[in-house]
Amino acid sequence: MGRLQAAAFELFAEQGFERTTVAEISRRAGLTQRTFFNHFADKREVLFGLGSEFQREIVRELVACAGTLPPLDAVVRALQAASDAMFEERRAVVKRRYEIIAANPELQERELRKQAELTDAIAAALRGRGLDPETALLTASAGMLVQQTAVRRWTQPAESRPLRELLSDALHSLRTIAAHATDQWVASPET
Amino acid sequence: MGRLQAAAFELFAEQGFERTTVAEISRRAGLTQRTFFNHFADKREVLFGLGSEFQREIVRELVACAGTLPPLDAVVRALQAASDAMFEERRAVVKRRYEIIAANPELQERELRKQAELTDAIAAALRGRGLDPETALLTASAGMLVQQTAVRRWTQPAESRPLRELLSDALHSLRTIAAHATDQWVASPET
DNA sequence: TCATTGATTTCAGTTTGTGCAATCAACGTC
DNA sequence: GACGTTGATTGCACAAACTGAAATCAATGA
Repeated sequence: MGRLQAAAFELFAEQGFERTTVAEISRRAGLTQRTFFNHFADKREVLFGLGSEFQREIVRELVACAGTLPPLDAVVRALQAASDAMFEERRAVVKRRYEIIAANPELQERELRKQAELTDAIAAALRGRGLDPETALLTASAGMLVQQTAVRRWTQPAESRPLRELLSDALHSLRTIAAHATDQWVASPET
Repeated sequence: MGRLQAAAFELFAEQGFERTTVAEISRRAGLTQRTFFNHFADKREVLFGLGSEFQREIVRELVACAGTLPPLDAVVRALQAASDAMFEERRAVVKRRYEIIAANPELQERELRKQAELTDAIAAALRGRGLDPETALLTASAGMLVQQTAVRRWTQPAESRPLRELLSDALHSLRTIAAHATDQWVASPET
């Protein structure tokens, strides 16, 4: 991790995101404000370096596992593999990062954007497997929903199970919720 | 719609979001930059006035329809009712607004945040019906996923069906995707 | 030694966004 | 008609985020 990222991480944890200035981060890293903006498009971006790595990892896993699995299962399996590789051992760091993000709306926005980009990348991989674009996007979104549900739980103090298991649980919950009941009723009010 | 919103809408459509300055918007509206920031927390917010209305409408519909329906069905029914009331007749405006947002990452971020807030509001309503927090959030998220899928399609040129129908379709698609196949496999790789 | 390449810096400038005090425009009341 | 209240608008001064362009510095290798 670069000096700038480390400095930013420290300062955000110490005094919050809004109260720390880019000049301050750069000073602590022994660099200049202009240099900061050479490396990161904006102040938020300094917290989101791992995102693209995670994205590459997931897509790699997804194209790796051959086309025998139903799409949503394939996505969740890829998420499990990527989580094992990148999240499981650094629970503490991931958690502190989420706390920083949770404390600031601007950072939450950026986090949502990164998730959306990841969703699109997964959808692209699914299209590469022959899924039609609409189903691909919906499946990718459902997978990311499973991921978010699992990670939310994983970062809670009471929770001690591995992320892999929580992903399975979340998938099961989604299936249960989706399966509940008929969908004929949606037409009936008019008839 | 206020003068500022109208002016902003015009200018964003004419020259894009980034190229138009707050000073410019205010000038066209016959007002001052300072006044703009009295009404809107930031430059983006001027495009998101209808959001809170939509949120109130959905939550109202959701608590209105009694507890007999399965949760996800109740959410989608509420989305249908709110869409009928607020979206259906202004397809053109909604569509142009989405085009503006689609052309700018910052605006997409804000849109995602608004969707997240709406998700939370729906989840709160579901908790009020007795759902446990985790299921409530997952159900609300699934509902919003249906909504986004339907609206994406609704704003495409080729599409002419009412949003209500597309919501039913999207719910059906999600159910199909979720239903596909076993979820036992997730444990098998280790054993 | 010298040229190239890439990272860093300096500088000057625009834009966003905020705090504060002043002003303006109704509007009802005496 | 004078007067005070209330809310919206404005002017001003300023912090902080971000950008473009040119200069400098530090390897690195021919």
